[in-house]
Amino acid sequence: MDLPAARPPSLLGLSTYLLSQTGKTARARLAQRLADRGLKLWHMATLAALADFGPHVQRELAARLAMDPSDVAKVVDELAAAGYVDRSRDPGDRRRVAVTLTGAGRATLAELDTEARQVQDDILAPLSLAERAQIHVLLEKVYGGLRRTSDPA
Amino acid sequence: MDLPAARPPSLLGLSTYLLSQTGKTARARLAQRLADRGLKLWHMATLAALADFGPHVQRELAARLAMDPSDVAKVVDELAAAGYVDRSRDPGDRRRVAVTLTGAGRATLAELDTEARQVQDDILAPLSLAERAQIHVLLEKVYGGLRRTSDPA
DNA sequence: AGAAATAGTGGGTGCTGGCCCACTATAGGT
DNA sequence: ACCTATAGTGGGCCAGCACCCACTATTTCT
Repeated sequence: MDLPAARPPSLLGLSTYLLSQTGKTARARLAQRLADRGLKLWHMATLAALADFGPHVQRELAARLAMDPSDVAKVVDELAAAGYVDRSRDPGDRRRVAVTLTGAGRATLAELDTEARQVQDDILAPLSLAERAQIHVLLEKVYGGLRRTSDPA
Repeated sequence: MDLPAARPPSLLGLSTYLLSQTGKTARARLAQRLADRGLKLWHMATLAALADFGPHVQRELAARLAMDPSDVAKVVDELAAAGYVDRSRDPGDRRRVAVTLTGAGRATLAELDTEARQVQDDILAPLSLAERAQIHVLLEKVYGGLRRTSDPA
């Protein structure tokens, strides 16, 4: 019987509060699904980067995904153990390790993408198709502007 | 010279990814500002609840903000130490502790709200006023639908 | 050749947020 | 009076995440 207990309107009036809450929920739900396969969000992001841009040297992955090189090593290690990526020393520069997506990796990524879309459908359920398209465009704009103030990277 | 290094389109195509990233950034930026005053997001949320709905017993705060009663105790304790709230035993039921916003608390909340709006203006800078109104409505719908699947509370 | 830079690892640390338990004080039921 | 339930509190735990350092292997610079 515990009524949902209305949240403070002062907060609900802030778009950023809604943004924060919905984003957090979305991430948590996807993370949950990935966890069921023993994966984390970084694994998916890494696979996505490899699928979209082809083989990377680890440094490139770190730069592209804005993650610590040391963490990239760990993630790639796990992906390799699962057979989703191959690691091979660059013959030209033997310090470098080229990371390539395997067939299994590509297949798994496709599945993960499906899961992600399911989560998304679930989250965006209250919106019509037109509205979903609308919010996507708006979010793209906002996202595109993120690297400005307070984040002078 | 490090180019922003484009993120994987597979991810950027997911509204939930954008939602997650923008929400995370928004939260982080506000948290930063609050930290400058020695406060956390929960402090602001608590003050907001008190301002919007009047005095609460701690249990009510916990229910309303969906936080652990134990954490409420800590947050209220800190707010009381800062003089933002008063705590008083309910004479009718001396187990209960009524929490009331003080003048200082109300004033501080107003300042925090201003900060939050600044962060929001910053985050939503790429959007026109009309678009900001639009995204707010859409986010309200999405937020309103959150407590459904995968969250059968 | 020697020095300095770079790629990758392994092993940590610190912060956070959410959560849970044990305990006290008080109240309510019978 | 006794038993149970409830409010608050203090302590601590765990998971996730970001970050950083030390070290090796290798390459590049001079």
